[in-house]
Amino acid sequence: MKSSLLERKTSDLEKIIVELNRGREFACRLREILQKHVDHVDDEDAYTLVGKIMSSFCATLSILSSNEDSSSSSCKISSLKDRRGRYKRRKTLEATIKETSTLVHDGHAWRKYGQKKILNDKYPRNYFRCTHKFDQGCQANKQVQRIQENPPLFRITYYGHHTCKTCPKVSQMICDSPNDHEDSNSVLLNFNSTNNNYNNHHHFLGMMVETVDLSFEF
DNA sequence: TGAATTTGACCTAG
DNA sequence: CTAGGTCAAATTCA
Repeated sequence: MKSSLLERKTSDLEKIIVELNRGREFACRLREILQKHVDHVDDEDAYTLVGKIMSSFCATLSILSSNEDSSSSSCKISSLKDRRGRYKRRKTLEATIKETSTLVHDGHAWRKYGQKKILNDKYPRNYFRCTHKFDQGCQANKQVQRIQENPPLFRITYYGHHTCKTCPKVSQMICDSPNDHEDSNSVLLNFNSTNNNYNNHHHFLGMMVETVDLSFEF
């Protein structure tokens, strides 16, 4: 996908260079014709004008050539894992912090995109973004981190506001990684389901569950 | 088979 | 330079 885009860009660039070369060639031939007929001032002006056109073609071609060289060389260096330039880290934004012993749903659909072990913290921090980040451009994010084992206590930090249109009654669930299950650290919220798997989230979206049955797994 | 999660690599603010 | 926030390939799930 990305490589095909790159190939297309490269081929487009090559076409542009070919066309510019043709233009320069035509201007060169026009200058030769004019060279034979420089009889008065107007012809002299036309002659210098053609010269300017030619130098413009040459300048454009040299710019394109240098870009092509740099892009092709950078392509050799960069790998699939090279994500420089794509990453945008949030500066210190206003945050809403909640501490709760129960991971009660907040009415929004969240999608986990990362988990990080935090220095001097016993439990990992989980990173969530709004499910509708891409389809509706919703910029809401949140972080969930367990801060206490018994009784379970979680710190939920919200960044940004929801701009997506989601039903306020839609349930939301949070679950730590499978490793945490092994470490007896995880918490699972189950919303009126016969299956204790948090991946049933989208089923709840459709069911519009209102009654909530919370259960924790440690 | 598509969507969600996991997780190591990558990137940058401080 | 490091901690921590994000990305995206691999994996899991339904």
